[in-house]
Amino acid sequence: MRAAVDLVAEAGFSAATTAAIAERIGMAEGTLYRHFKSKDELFIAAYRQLKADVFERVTAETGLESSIQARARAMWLGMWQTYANDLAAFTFGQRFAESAYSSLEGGTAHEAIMGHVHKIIQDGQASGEIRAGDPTVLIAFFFPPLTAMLKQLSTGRNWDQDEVEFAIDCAWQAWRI
Amino acid sequence: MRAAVDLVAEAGFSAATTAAIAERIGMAEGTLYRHFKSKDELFIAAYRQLKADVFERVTAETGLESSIQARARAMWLGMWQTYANDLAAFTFGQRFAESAYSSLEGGTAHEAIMGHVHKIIQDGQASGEIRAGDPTVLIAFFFPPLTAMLKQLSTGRNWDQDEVEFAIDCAWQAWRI
DNA sequence: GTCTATACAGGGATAGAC
DNA sequence: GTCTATCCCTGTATAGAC
Repeated sequence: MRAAVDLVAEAGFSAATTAAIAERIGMAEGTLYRHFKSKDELFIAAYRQLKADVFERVTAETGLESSIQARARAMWLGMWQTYANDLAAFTFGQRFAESAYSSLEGGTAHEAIMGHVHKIIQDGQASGEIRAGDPTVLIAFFFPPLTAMLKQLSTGRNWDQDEVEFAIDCAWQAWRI
Repeated sequence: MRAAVDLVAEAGFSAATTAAIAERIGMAEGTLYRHFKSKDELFIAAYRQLKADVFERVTAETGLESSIQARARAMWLGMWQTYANDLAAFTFGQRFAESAYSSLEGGTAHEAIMGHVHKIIQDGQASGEIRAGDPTVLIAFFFPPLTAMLKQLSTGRNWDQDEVEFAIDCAWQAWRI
């Protein structure tokens, strides 16, 4: 699974052939099929594990914070740090979600992560800290900017701590009353 | 090119084979190669034309506005309307950009569109209407939310006029002083 | 410009020995 | 669990007639 993730991140799905995966881990091609029924199943399993890992990390971090703004910030940083430490996993996830596989695997963990932000927004709207309006729109000002910056990170653009904090603040400005 | 775009949008690159493209337009497979040297060239040509069309439309609309905020709004609406009227083209563009093709075709028109928003931000920062800070970060609060909403539109989520205006306002809140 | 026929390569998957 | 060998299919691209 690791080899598959790395290959997809490096050169796309078309490069992640069974031959390439097997070669990278020094295993025979046929042996792959003792562990996975098909290549598709391997990719889907890798995607599921990736999302589950991120979800675990993010929920653990946001639970420690009390204020709405701090929860949102912790969530942003949790995702940022998780993916920044494994950019190949990030790129794999992006490509997977944009591929035809996405229709096969909606992603329960993905839904769980979305639900987590949804909750922050609803709490903030209830307490009067976050502007009223469709939460779906507000979420579009959280994950998409975050992933856009991660994408640039994976292509060599470096962000210093100030820039990350600036981004988090922009996100909060978009949300706040 | 139209058939290729539609097929990629419907079922991903793996489904957009030369056989499928030829069948959809009622043409023999071999005939495709009288118009394009290779399948890759076909995809890249389609992507270039797509971006060029969007650029033309967007620059035409934003030129009519005077204030910074109105220019930003016109740009958002220009892209929104262009892609909302051709969701297949939008999805194709997303998938193309996330695929291995993206390394072959950086996209001059894409750069031009980015430069256009960059200009709006710089003008706004100079006039004191837009907060100081890295323009790259601010751009992450423009296109990514916009495309995230378009992506949902392409999967059946409908947005009414108020929600679109709400999104534009959120983007402006993220930018403004 | 378009078609038919075909060459060629590569990828997914299986069988069976060790 | 792993390897080797192999089958089969599909996808890209070309040749050549009309």
